[in-house]
Amino acid sequence: MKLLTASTSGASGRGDTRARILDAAERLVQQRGFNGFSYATVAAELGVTKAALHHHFPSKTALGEALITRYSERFAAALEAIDATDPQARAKLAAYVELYARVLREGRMCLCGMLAAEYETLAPPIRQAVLEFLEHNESWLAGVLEQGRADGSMRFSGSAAETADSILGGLEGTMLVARSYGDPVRFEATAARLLAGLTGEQGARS
Amino acid sequence: MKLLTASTSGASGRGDTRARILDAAERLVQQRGFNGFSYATVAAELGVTKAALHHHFPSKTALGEALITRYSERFAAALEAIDATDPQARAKLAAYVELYARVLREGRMCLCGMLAAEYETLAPPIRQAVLEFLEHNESWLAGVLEQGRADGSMRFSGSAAETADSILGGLEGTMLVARSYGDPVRFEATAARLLAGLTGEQGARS
DNA sequence: GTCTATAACGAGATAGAC
DNA sequence: GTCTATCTCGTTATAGAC
Repeated sequence: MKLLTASTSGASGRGDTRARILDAAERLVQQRGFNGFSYATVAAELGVTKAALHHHFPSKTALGEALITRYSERFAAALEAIDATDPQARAKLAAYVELYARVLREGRMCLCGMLAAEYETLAPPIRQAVLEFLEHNESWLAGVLEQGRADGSMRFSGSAAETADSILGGLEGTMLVARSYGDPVRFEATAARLLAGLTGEQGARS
Repeated sequence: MKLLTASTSGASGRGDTRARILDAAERLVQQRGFNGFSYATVAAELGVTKAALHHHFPSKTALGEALITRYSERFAAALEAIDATDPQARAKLAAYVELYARVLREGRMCLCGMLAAEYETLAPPIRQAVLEFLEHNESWLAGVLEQGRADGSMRFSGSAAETADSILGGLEGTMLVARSYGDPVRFEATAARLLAGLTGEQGARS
């Protein structure tokens, strides 16, 4: 289950060009940002011309919209898969964190975290999609937190929505920092601490 | 004390051109990213030509190095000011968070958080400066945490260094998300929760 | 669906006058 | 220290042949 980064047709296999363009562009946005690559970059990587890219995505904004749409759909599918696979709230959260860890191990940022950094430079439809991605994640997390609190497996102060904000922000920011250090383990350690703070050993152990 | 964003000579007052260039460029990086503005953007804003900018900063990389150097120096000075002003660990942390909140209220990201997102596209000297900024922040935070744990005002599991990582990541990420929403209050609420988790009311209040 | 060719513009950068 | 002028290259995008 590599729903966050693999292509529908196999990441580097012989899929149609449209999917290969999206795969390459997605990786480039996650590594370098939307303003950090060009049609020439993608074209060279795929061994096609820029004109071919424009055939599939008339403008860079159109490409960006397609990217975030596909990413959000896959992310939503991944969340549904977690819901279907892991009944326990703690297991759901751990699986959620693993989605991020897997992206980071490939040297990538969360696509929407990267776009959030570049937010001011984005076209309105892309901005909107970023916000929707964030909201979707927060509401899913809040649901898991409420489940955990209800069954006694999680404890936290404040609302589930507020705690969901903390988790999402903490994961995105820790990912950002850990990627600069080139140290995915740093992310995993901090994420584990974040979850541990919800699922039991609260307070000091000095 | 606006050490994070004001210029030495007054942000928009009549300072020398070099400082005005740095002020404008700093704001542009924090709002749009290093790859999200050009010499033309800065020149137009200041009412000078691109050539004048190149006189002060021969290359965009040189401008970037000057930016992060000045930012890091000011940030370091702000941390020293906090150490001198607030003897209590809790007050130090609150003042630290306020540094970030002030930046966000201006619609900006932390300069180094933004550069961390663009890390892969940066010149080596700028990358190095980003890492040093992050390390400096983490070690300062770890010192405050150790002080708080020693005097009994703070409780946390794991090492002070690990907890410092969590705080820095949490602040940067929450800032990223809150800025996209255009909602600084969201940042302040999450940051307050983050601090509250250290300074007392641990565990559930269901 | 992909190519060649090119347009139109912007970016980073330099030379040399004032 | 700032200007005009220019250079070179990259970027997005289009036209039209195959």
